[in-house]
Amino acid sequence: MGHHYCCKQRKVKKGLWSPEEDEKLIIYITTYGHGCWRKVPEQAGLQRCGKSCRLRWLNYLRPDIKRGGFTPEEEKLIIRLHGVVGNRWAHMAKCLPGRTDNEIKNYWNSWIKKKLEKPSSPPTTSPSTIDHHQQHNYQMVCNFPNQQDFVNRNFMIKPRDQTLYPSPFPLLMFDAASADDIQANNINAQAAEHFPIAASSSSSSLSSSASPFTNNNMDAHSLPALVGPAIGNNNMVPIEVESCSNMNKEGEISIECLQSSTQELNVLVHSRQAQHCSSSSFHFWDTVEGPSSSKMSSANILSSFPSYL
DNA sequence: AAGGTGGACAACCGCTGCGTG
DNA sequence: ACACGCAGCGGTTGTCCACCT
Repeated sequence: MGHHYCCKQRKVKKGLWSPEEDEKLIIYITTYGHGCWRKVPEQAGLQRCGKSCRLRWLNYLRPDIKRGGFTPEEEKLIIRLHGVVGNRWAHMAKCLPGRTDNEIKNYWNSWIKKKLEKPSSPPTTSPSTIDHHQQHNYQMVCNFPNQQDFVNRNFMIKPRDQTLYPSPFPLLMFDAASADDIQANNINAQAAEHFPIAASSSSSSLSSSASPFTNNNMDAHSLPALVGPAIGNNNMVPIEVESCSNMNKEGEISIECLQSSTQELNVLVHSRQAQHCSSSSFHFWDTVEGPSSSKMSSANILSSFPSYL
């Protein structure tokens, strides 16, 4: 496709946008709305492709665009989200109000470049390993019947989907116990004594007002919305392990930190299993094998972290 | 001061999925 | 069921600019 059919019919300008072009586009869209993008350049008096107008508006001219560098909180969120959804920049952008997919993508690519230059960076894994890993992440989401169709439509792994790193942040865990399970709530309360639980901790990046899981701006096609309603029912609670809540100044989480988190999670899971006997209801992004996950053993849990640990 | 280099950002290209006739 | 128009997405490329030698 490349240039749109509409652009083949007339001469279109390429390259950087001039201030005059920006002004024309802003005036037109704020006055009339974009409607059909194909008609925008013609009606706005621009010699641009409609697609180019759309991109310019969405990525640069939109009034709600947040300019400037990423905050540490945003960086942290991007890293976590990338561990969950991979290179789904648009999904990530929905969790970061004011940020565009293009911006996040550029930021991530720059970040990767930096990391690749560092010999201490975690080793990369083969594409097959990565695909397997991501497949697990999405299969975990499939574990919830109401979301099955959604996941099939939006999150099936495509062959071209790859992440450069294995997810170094598999630290999202959900308690899928029944909402009316009082005992489970008690256990959550106990766990809260030892771990920050997003649903009840104001310090957690995942539970703050800016949390992607509680963000009202999220639409029905974004991953975190899958989790939100369940959190609201107190039957699926994202748990953030405190020992990895802080990264160093370069945005890295150390191996030691991940190891520590693994231990913390295992303690919590074993505690949970001891109270629930054979029906553990913890689900990891990283390990759940689908609808039969209730059969998941602690061995599965213990192996749920990156192989380089 | 001039040229080279790399990072950050903007924009383009090509593909995919959805809605509609 | 199919083709077409369209929007959206992710990968890639181009451009600018600061920094270094």
